[in-house]
Amino acid sequence: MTVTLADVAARARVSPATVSRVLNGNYPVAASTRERVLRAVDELDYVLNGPASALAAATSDLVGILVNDIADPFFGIMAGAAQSAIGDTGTGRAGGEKLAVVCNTGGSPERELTYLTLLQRQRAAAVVVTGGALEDPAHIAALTAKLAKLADAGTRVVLCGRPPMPGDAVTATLAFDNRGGGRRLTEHLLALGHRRIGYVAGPAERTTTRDRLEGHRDALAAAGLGGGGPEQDGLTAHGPYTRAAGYEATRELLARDPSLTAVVAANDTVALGACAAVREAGLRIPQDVSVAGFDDLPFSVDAVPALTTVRLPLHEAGVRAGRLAMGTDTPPPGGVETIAGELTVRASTAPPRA
Amino acid sequence: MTVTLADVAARARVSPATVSRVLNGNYPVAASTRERVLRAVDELDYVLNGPASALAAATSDLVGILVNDIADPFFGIMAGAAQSAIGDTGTGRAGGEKLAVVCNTGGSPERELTYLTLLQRQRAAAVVVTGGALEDPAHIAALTAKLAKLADAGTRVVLCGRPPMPGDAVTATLAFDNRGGGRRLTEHLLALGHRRIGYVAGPAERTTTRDRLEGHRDALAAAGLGGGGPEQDGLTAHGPYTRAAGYEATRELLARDPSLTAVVAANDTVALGACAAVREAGLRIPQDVSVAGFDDLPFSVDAVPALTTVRLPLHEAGVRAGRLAMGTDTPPPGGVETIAGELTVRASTAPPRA
DNA sequence: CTGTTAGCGCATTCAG
DNA sequence: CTGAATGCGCTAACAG
Repeated sequence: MTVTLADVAARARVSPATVSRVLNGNYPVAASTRERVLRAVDELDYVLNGPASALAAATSDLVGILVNDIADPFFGIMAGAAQSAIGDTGTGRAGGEKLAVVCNTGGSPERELTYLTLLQRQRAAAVVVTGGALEDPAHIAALTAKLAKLADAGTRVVLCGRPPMPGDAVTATLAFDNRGGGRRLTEHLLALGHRRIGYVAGPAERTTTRDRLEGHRDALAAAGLGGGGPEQDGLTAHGPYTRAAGYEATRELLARDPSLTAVVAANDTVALGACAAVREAGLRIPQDVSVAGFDDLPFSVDAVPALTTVRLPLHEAGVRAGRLAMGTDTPPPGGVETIAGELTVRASTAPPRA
Repeated sequence: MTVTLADVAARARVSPATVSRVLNGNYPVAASTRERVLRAVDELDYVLNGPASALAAATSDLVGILVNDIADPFFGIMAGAAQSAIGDTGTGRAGGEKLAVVCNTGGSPERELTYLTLLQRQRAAAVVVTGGALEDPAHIAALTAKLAKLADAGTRVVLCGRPPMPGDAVTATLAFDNRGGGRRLTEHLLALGHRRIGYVAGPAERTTTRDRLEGHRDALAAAGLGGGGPEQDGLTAHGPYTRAAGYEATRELLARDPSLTAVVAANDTVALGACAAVREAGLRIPQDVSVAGFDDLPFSVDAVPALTTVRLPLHEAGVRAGRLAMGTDTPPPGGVETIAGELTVRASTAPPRA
């Protein structure tokens, strides 16, 4: 029923070994022979048996891309870019084609580990882990151990948009400079004259959340503000990276301190919710309250008013991660590359009212 | 170096077959034996060899989910829902765990076929194809043939958000009623009193584009409008499903016919661009021009003004598709289930100026 | 309920 | 440059 490599060999009047060789293209084969084999492949409509091939070769052509939330364009853009960088390697024919697949962890550490195990089970050629990490020590330990095991088995491991990890399991790390970006964003607000700035942070325990918040506080401290210490000023609220969380948190912040003249959100999605809350309170953006986000997702330029934010080169980072995973790019010295965010000023921020 | 099933068997003092049985859980094994095996698995930190298992069983635990654009929440939401419906089947342990992966075709028919081949090569357990289809006959034929081959090999095929296909390869299809939704949306506009309605359509040759547009024309025709025939009225423009395309097309439509009082966009993303163009022309929404979208993506409620649109139950559809792919839901009679869209009226549409 | 026996389809040695 | 032989690690009958 199902045609095998042996069938192709028979039709092309060569040995199975030869067919294998032309299919994998990593061994000299006479041009005429190759022709004949390829023709037989087409005529028989033969498709290589991946599992058999992976078993014999002890490695598969699967590449896994882990994301925290597939419905979030932040991850979608990176994953799409990585996937195309990985998939576009083939010559059109199904030759050295890798199967780049994205796995959605939903931000759950257990699912992250589960997916990694599943990928390990498949003997994946590479794994790209995107997005911020949970800071829980137990999970970090488990994750480190799992990645080490993957690396041992020959799987390349690339981190994208995530801080470096201990151990030498990781092939390359592309880290976003969230702290620097957060600092520059708040410096911008301070330069405009804002002094009471609310901060809608992401979920606690996440590196992205902490780094951006620290950047914010760095700027505040450098300006001689931020007295009272972290969290105690009542100007910070935590919540998930969702529009709804941004809305709720901003409502609360506004209620707590009506003198707020600016709100910085953990990312653009959260900023959208913040905008809704500000507007609902009868305040205008940016005349009464400035609002800023982070990431510069595609919709941010269309927000009304257009969102001031920190642009992260998500597409470029994804492409680079994909290449690193393929082994076509060489890892940066030290294995870690830090990617800066670019302050992008638009209409949602302006000087506070006099 | 790498621990195999035989190692586990030796440590647990049972035969390899028994180990296989407790791991797959689809065969009676004495509780005490199972205990012993599981302990050995943990102690040895054993991970099943997927390829070997797939080779022997002639089927893998891979499930592919194809999407047109992974950076688009429309697909992200469906894919995420399907993936969780598929992944949440396990008991926590890595038992009958399926590996649900999403593949980004970028809307390219070649990549769609390539991914399907790759999935076929992996002997995927199931494939979920989401989103509208290209109407090119050659591609439809190729796709039909490929799906038939997958089905022959035992792969379950589910279509989600895509019209039914010829042949009996498809296990189940969940089709969105794009035509009905499009009709209701335009009926809403007509009821408000609009008569000159621009339509920013998606790319030609796509089922989603055509169905929504036909719905629009159905409504127009029922109201005795639409004279001059399709495309000839100068009120329709085509473009990709992007914000930029919506912006460009709307600018052109507005230039072509300044008497327009409403613009219907192919989807919410396009509607966002349309809003920008309307606003840039110095017109107010909805006082001067009403704007409507389709899909009801999360950001649509946050648009200013909030977008009138047709709500599609993307999450629910994704979950159902996932279950169908797993074989835990039974296919609808006839194999086809049509999912209706719900007209969702918000602030972006209002009666035209007198 | 458990052990034994055969392959699954392919990539590699190793010869020629 | 090509063919023959071996085994990758596991599941699936088949017996017990």
